[in-house]
Amino acid sequence: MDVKDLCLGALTYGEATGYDIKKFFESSFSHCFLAGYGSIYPALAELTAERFVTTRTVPGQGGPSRKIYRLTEAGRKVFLTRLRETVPQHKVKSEFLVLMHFAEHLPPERLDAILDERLDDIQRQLKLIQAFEGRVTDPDAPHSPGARFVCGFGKAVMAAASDYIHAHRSGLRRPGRQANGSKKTVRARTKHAQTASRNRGYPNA
Amino acid sequence: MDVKDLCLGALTYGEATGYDIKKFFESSFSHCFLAGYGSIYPALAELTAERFVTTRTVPGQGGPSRKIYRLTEAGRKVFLTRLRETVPQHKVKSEFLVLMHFAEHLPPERLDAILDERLDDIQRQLKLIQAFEGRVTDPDAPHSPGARFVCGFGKAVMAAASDYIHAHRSGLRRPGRQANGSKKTVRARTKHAQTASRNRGYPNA
DNA sequence: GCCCCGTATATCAGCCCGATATAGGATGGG
DNA sequence: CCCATCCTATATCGGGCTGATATACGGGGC
Repeated sequence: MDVKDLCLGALTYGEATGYDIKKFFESSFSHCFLAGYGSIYPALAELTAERFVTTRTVPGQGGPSRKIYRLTEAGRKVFLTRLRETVPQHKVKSEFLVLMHFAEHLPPERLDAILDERLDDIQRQLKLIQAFEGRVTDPDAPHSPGARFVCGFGKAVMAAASDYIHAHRSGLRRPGRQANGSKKTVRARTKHAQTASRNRGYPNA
Repeated sequence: MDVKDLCLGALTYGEATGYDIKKFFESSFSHCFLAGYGSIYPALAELTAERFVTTRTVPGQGGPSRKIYRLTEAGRKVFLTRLRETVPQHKVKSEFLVLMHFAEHLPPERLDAILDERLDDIQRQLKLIQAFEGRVTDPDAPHSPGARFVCGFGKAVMAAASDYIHAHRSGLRRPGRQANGSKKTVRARTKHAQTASRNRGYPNA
């Protein structure tokens, strides 16, 4: 699954410009998938060349001109095929958690700031999801069970993250160990890790 | 924060080969950060050129030769600086959730298989974390509060995901709506989206 | 008048992912 | 005894994505 597939997916809901598609990603996939213009425009160009979408340009009436993309029947078919064939992955890439892993190397006030930032971000994302859920302008096209499932999933996971941070942030303020000069501690650990490495252990063993 | 920084971080625990570093990522960061050889080896080469690590080659005694990397003092310093300067991001890229969003387009048995796979994967990751937590070969170097925090975070979030899937998977089996021939429904939705698009709404509005 | 923001399209360098190649030793089944 | 498979270990490459940047028009605030 790549950005091309995502664009096809967005276009199953109707015509849209590249700009619209990005907005759609931000509104409904912000917590689980994002794509920038650098991916979207080339994807749409390829899809056009492959005849999976058609495009027409509308001169800007109060704004720049719009290039409106529309799914073809062939496009709808490949999308469904791709959906069925995709081996779904689920990846998290969190510099936040890496920083937390090395928390003892951070100044306490910076640590606090990072945790507060993360909590704010979670709240922001939760609000985005709620905004998406609340937007039902068309009584004939309410959210699909799939969309509801994804929203609920995001809310559940982020609530768990938020709760965990609130419950355990105090534990990050280095208890025990490393009571005296830090250099000695670091050296001792390094020496030990060397031995472990020789014995085919992992660097942190 | 890039793979270079991650390698520096791994090397704060002692000497290691590129292979060791990947194993370290898999053992302690698997649920929040991963890097392949295609990132690690070039990163180590650059770090060597920048004098942030030194390297020595040990001819293979029962195996291929090993190139062992070691952090220099300059390397330790840049790592700490980078830690303090990093603006932490937390990104999820889930093809799984995208598929769930479009669940109504999937055959029911495929949907079930995907959900089961996801649950299995979560269990596998939980076991990995527990294995990492349980590995305390060195009584002088127990896991840091940071490492414990990250493990707990992973467990909390994945438990929430697992619970959510168990509780809501039945809701994905298309209730109401789309009772008759599918084509008509699709066309109706498409037409509506066109109108919405003209009014600067999102494609799914 | 000016600046900033929102809409809209587009490109580019740099980084990362996944696949692939190579190679020796251990392990184990037929 | 041999072959297949796996683990250790290093390294490269193409394709894809991210984030930054450029361009341009219109509206609103000051």
